Amino acid sequence: MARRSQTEMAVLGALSMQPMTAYALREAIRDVLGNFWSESFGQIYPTLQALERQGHVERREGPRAGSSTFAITAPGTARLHDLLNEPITTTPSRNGLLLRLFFGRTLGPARCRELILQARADAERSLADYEELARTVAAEDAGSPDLPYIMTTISAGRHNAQSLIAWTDEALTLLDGAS
Amino acid sequence: MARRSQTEMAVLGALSMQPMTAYALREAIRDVLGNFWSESFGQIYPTLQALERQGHVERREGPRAGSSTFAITAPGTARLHDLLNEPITTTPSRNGLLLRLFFGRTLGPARCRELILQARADAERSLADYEELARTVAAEDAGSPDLPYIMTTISAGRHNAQSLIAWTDEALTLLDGAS
DNA sequence: ACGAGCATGTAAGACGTTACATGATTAG
DNA sequence: CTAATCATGTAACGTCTTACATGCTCGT
Repeated sequence: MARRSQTEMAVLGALSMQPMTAYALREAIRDVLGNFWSESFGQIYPTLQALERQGHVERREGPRAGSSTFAITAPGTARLHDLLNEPITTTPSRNGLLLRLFFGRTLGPARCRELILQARADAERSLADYEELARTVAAEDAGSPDLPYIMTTISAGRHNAQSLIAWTDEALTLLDGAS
Repeated sequence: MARRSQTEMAVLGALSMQPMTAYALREAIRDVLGNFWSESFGQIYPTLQALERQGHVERREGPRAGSSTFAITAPGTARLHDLLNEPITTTPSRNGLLLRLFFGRTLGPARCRELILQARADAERSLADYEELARTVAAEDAGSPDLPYIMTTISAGRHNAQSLIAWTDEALTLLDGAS
């Protein structure tokens, strides 16, 4: 699946929950999907225009002069359904931390430990964030049919953060034998 | 840090372990760093040429007529050191599975479960691979000064696969309340 | 009146992948 | 001798980010 389709999927998905302006869409993608998805500003507008041309979204009068609210149409919902059912395309991973650790002999053990401790601190903060997010969302969206689905994505973040923390501990132990 | 610098880091890092041809470099990046890094073919050659111009790598006679072996130079080692010490730039994550699950109400619970089970199977295979890799590398590179560093990256893969498996179980439970 | 935040868009350029084109060497 | 693999490179194309340019609206 081309990257463009993935952007369409995110945009249509967001609009399927609520009609909004392009600006709000950008913020929703950043703030709501941000933990596992991203779209840059320069992608959202052209995609929205393409979707409008294809009749997948509808432009309505916005909250201000010169602004528009976009709403998903029936064909747009069908298109979203199709996109969601397409096979998942995985983007090749690029983990700067692991790349540095792999060349740790050149980088030096002290700096490696620093990087790992930094990662641990980040993961701990992230874990706390996910736990608070889980509480907030469970309370705010109680009873929403979207809730269980949203919770699976938050759960993924929590598990990932936890595994990162566990890994840093093991990594530090592994490096003890190295210095 | 520009993406180009990251490519340089991977290339110089690989050459710091062993001089090799561009072709071997490509395979090494795919097969050895592949679990956490990737460079496409079209990036490696231009980067290598740039590094040669800058005197960071040296072109020597290769194993065949018309082929070259590249070796890192002293300035190249210094450059690698600098690159490794630059702050880590994280590429924004794009997780197609989580994006689909977030819009799971539209996708439908049955298909969501399928996707999660697929992810579980992948993670289990991946976990087995990492465990075998850990055994192989520990045996083959026993005593190498690089071993502990390499093991931290394998450990990261293992922890990640484990957390993915644990997450899928929780996600399935969460969705039981949804259908 | 003015600054912060809402709102829309374009354009340049960097980044990255893929397909193509070509040839040498070696194993069977 | 011929197919597979080693080996080198280019060109076209698509993707993505960043910076820029513009204007409205609301609170103070």
